[in-house]
Amino acid sequence: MKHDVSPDSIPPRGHEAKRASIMDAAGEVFCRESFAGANIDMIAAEAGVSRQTIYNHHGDKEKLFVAIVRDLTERCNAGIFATISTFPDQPKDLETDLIAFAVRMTRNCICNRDGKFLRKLIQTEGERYPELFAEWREQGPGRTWPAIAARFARLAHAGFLDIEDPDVAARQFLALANAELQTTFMLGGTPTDDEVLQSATHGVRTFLRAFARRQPAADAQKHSALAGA
Amino acid sequence: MKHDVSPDSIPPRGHEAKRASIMDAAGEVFCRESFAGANIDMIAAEAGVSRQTIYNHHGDKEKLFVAIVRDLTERCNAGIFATISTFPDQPKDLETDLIAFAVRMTRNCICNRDGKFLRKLIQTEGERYPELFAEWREQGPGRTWPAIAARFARLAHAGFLDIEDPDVAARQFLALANAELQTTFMLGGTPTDDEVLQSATHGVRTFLRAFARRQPAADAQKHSALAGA
DNA sequence: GACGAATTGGACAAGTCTGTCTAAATTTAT
DNA sequence: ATAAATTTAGACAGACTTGTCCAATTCGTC
Repeated sequence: MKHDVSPDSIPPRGHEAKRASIMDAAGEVFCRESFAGANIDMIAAEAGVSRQTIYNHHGDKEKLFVAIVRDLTERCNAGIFATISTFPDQPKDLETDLIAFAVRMTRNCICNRDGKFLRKLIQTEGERYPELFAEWREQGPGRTWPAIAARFARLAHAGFLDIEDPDVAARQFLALANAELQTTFMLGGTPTDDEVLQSATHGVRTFLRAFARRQPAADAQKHSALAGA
Repeated sequence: MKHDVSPDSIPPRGHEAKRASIMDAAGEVFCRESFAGANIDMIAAEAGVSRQTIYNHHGDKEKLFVAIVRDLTERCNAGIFATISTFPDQPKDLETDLIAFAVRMTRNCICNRDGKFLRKLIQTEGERYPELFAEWREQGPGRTWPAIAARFARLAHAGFLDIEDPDVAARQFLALANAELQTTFMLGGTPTDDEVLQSATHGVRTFLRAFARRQPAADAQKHSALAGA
């Protein structure tokens, strides 16, 4: 710890590896056992680390828990924004492209490890840490929903959809895409690829029955040509 | 405990009162603290009962927990079926009646005490008691979804809706009705009446944009006239 | 190879919790 | 009013956790 490229106080490499391994294991265990049910020895064992190391890194159980939630929120946000960036702004086939997007959203942001863990921790401990989860609400949904809504607004503006309120439409889009997966999510399960595709397909079809341009061909072509230019 | 109208072994009245009071308190505490975080003294205090009485009634903490989940499942089912029975089979105004139904469903089955508690317990402890929650899945969603789907099927058959798959439509209906309440539910909160109405209104409008009869007037009138006869 | 920082394992006190046991008090039905 | 059943408060052992302390060891770097 003499001089380092980074600002200061960034300990050696192995240190970071331990830290990551602790975060991984702690997420897993907190999620599986809930905060009260988790114990530090379990986490230490699962991380392949001694109990003392956890205390060295994080101070106490509660601070560790808070660190996990912040970390998961950040990582999930990154995943969500990455997925949003694949939104079909200039769809070749609107239904196909929206289904594919819905599947990506579900698989990469909701079913994946981080998404599943964060969701569970929020549901389980949300009421016990109001400030922490208020922070999550701002950083997470508070930033991602507007981003998704903006994409739908653009798609509507480009003439592909007939939407009044993009915020409502965005929420309804994802609600529809996951409509058939609710029970599975509730129990902490992970739906199969097939179930995800099914739900997304049905959801997007209904979404388009509601919001596709009534007289699509002419107008949509014109607008999409303009957008492409 | 000599002879009683009921089969046998049904202890005195006060006994049942204690039992109910224990169930109430235990639901509250398990839900608030999670299984591991709850402790029997807390439940005893909240129930206004001595710790020993709880052990007399339920044997141990785990048996008590199982009893709570079974009880909540039953009560929720009752509420859901009661609400389903108010489904608008012969709607005067389809949109208005479906919105009112969606609001009833959300308020009486999802936001109420039992619904909130059961949902939280399933989310929190579902993975730890696979058999118990498999049972819930059969008794709960396994019976209520078909019942709701059947109502939509009738409504479609009567000419009010244009639905291919009533099961999918039923799930989408409720997903849409609650689309804007997801974040609140996640954090264990209870939405205001206004939020419920908003979400239901938007949801039902989208639902009807997707599934209302394209050429409504003529056919729907004919069918509804037949249904009314 | 030598130095300093980080990690380890194990012991430890203090606290909590479950589930049992008791004797006394209270309730309920006859 | 009396007898049986139930509830109560409190004490209790056994188990488990958290968070601290420390000496020995390992790791990463120069």
